[in-house]
Amino acid sequence: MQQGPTADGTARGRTRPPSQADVAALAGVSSQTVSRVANNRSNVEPETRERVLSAMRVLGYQRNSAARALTLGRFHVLGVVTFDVTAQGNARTLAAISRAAQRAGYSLNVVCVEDQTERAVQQAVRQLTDQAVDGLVVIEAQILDRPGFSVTSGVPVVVADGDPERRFPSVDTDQAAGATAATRHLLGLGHRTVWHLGGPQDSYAARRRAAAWHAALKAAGAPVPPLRYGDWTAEDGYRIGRELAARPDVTAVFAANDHLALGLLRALHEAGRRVPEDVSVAGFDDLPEAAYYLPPLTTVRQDFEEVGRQCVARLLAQIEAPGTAGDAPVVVAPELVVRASTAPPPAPRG
Amino acid sequence: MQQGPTADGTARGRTRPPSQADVAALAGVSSQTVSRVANNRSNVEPETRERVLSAMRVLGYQRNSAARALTLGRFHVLGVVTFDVTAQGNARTLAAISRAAQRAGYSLNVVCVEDQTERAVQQAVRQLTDQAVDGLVVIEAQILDRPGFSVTSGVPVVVADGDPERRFPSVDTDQAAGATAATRHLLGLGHRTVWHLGGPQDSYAARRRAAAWHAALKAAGAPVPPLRYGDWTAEDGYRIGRELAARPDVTAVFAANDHLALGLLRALHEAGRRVPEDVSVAGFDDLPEAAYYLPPLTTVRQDFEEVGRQCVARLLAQIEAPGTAGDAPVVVAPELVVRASTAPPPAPRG
DNA sequence: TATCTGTGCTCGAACCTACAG
DNA sequence: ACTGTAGGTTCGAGCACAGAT
Repeated sequence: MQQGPTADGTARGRTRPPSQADVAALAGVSSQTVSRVANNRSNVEPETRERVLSAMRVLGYQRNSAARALTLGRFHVLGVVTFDVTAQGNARTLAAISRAAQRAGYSLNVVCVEDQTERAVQQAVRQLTDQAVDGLVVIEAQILDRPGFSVTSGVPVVVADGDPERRFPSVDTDQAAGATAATRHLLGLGHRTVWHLGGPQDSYAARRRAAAWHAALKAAGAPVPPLRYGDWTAEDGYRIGRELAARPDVTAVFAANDHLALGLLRALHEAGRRVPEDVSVAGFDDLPEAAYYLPPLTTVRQDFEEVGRQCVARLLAQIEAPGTAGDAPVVVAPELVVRASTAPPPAPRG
Repeated sequence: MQQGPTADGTARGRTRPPSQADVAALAGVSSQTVSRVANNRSNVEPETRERVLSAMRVLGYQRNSAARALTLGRFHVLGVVTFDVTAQGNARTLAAISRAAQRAGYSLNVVCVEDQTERAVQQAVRQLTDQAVDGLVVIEAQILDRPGFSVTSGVPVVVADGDPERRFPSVDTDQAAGATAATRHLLGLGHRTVWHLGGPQDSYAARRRAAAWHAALKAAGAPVPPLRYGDWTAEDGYRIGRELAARPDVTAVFAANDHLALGLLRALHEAGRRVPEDVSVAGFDDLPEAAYYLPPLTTVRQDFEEVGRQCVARLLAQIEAPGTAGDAPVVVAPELVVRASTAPPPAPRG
């Protein structure tokens, strides 16, 4: 071994990474002993173990994960298929998954899918399973319910927020509970009814929120105003918000997420309608900055951390004990956070 | 649960994934021929090739990436070390990296580092290199300049937005150009000076923005007001914003990012100071929702897409042709987007 | 002669079992 | 109770060479 500092700056190219055999040679032991040390077996004398460890340190030995995976048949990698990581919810779920995976000694192979076409998702899944993963988390993929969709090879799959058909084990935020809480909160303040600014129709989460809003109104005997769909952006919130702002009978709006609510706030402001004096607004998500909107937003807080944790837990359970796929979906409860954007309706004029 | 469809229906748990040999057996050829087909060699008769391909389809054959990596010495995986994916900038950079990597046939092994300690970063890097990556992208890690920091093993590294010491090839947004543009824009509107609501002091990007702001004021002969530091949140923007709002001599503020600006907007609103009539506010990032703040925010748009693309390009260049590490940092230009939050200062009172 | 295709072998790096000092 | 040796395992890549057409 003629050396060359591989370490920091220099990285002298062509020296192949040290193998067990190199460590063994340097420590003056057999590679078998190196293996025993690497795998933390007990039957190695402390003095020998120390010698091997120091040789590892000197050479900068790292075990070859490919060879390891080959023999063990386990990669210690979880695949994650996600859409738009730019969306707070997905990003936070991803972060939580990352944390949980790391704690369990797994790393993440992440694929961000561009568009929600079946082909794109299929390809992403293919890429991951073809790659080297022990399990798969699919975040909010509304494609999963398509009958044609399948996951090749027996890789365990867990779906976060989005498997209406329950074809896979899933972990879901209780969208219905959150939407119901928001709607009831507004009704409870005395509003005659609550309008809904819905998320995209192809989003399962959005549909569930809308359905719960509808049900809550029905249950309270309140009239059900027409439902407006947007995508998840502030832009759409503004666009649709302008129409809502123009209707004097609108006194309370439940937006399907905080960004929509933000656009709505701007539209209302421009139309000269005060929040919450004239119109109450509630959102969904509780983004960190929602408390700093004008006015601070009443919203439903999602526990992304818990969703991520549960996903990894379920996946690892399946990986470690295949077949133990408890099928019941895990449901994570959200929480209504009341701030300044909701209040009783203005005194009726007639 | 002794069975039940795992995935697309079949995939009975304990069947080990089909190997080349299985395909060979089914197709009635040798595994050598299967290998030739798998690697797209020319010397296989079309009819035979088709037979093999169909056998692959029937069995759902996917080549074992571990074995492949072992022989080829290449994993086709890039590692990404990132902080808080919840931050828009990082999320967008990550998404762009993902896109670029996918195009090149690489997948991403992502580690989200919790806290910016040297230990945490070291561990993340260790985890990835110990795992199986051909290269490493480190996003905005202000730890890299610490003298002790090193990347083990000869894995190529590229740093996105944050290698002050230039110890690694890097791709950077031109923070200085952006901050200068924002500051000059405000001065150009007639403001006597511009205050700065800075990002965290340990952020290299934040420091560069502050330095450029400072320099732009100096160059224009404007007085340099005291610099206030926050973290990147709307919360801190609000906290510090309240102090700024209380000072009548503040007529223009350049915030180090859009979230800080959002908090500032709220503080100004609460203090009864109108934006932009009384105070002008500019941000940095151009979040998708920045156009829907009240008022729509003038800000500096970062081209995260380009940053991500360049990172992958540089990394692949190093991987494919080691030693060719063109050291000059790649710089990506940002762009000032003028909206409604900036205007000339109020008429001087004396 | 040239083009397929099969056989049989080695290599990569680690793990594991068994057995012997 | 340690440690070494020896051999077989994982799966695919890729070589040399022999038959077949």
